[in-house]
Amino acid sequence: MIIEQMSIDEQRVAIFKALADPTRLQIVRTLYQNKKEMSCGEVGEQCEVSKSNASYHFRTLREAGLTTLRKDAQTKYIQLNTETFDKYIPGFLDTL
Amino acid sequence: MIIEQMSIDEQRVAIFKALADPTRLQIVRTLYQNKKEMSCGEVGEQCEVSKSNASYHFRTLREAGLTTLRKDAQTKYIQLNTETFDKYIPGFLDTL
DNA sequence: ACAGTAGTTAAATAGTTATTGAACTAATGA
DNA sequence: TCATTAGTTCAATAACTATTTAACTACTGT
Repeated sequence: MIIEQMSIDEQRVAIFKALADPTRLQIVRTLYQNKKEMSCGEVGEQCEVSKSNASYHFRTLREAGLTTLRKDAQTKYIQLNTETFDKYIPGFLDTL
Repeated sequence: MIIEQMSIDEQRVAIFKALADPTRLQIVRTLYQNKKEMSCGEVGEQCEVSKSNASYHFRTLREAGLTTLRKDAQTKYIQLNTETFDKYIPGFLDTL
């Protein structure tokens, strides 16, 4: 389901589900600490996750509205969507 | 596993898992809006959840450190553990 | 055109989670 | 003592989730 079509509580559930996994928490922390966008490959390498598993987790984060994607040729760059964090869990990123 | 024995990230995962459910979100909101402790029965009734299902959700929240329990004879009173919220997701309760 | 790079998708599998109903414990009050 | 109240536990079930491997798409540089 598209996040914009969800009720607020459904969005909250999607966000908490997305963060309720050690690998995705690690991905979020990596993106937060790097301060700027990173390619999928860079993130996957730093978090020691296989390509396909990383892709799965990236999708979960993106579908929860926690990240955004920029495409440049064959490379995709991921960035935290701070709007979503600020709206639903303000202050969380600073606890990482 | 006991929450105190978990790594910080394991605690985060337990907390996000606990909040990644519409029924438990409703329970947390009910407890937050009531401002004071409530009996299990009161919460279950307001959230329209069966006794046994409510008990299951109460345990999940308690094991994540999100609530505390006070026993008085046959009644148990639940309260939000604001320490945990403040430590891991400061500001979250005010978004409810 | 072709080998290499970057990432997605699909199928299979194992493990986890939410819900229900019935049986249970423990305290209350007539 | 006995019925009632408050909540827990257990077993069964259905649905969902994370991981792996292999096959795939699409773009790049020679």
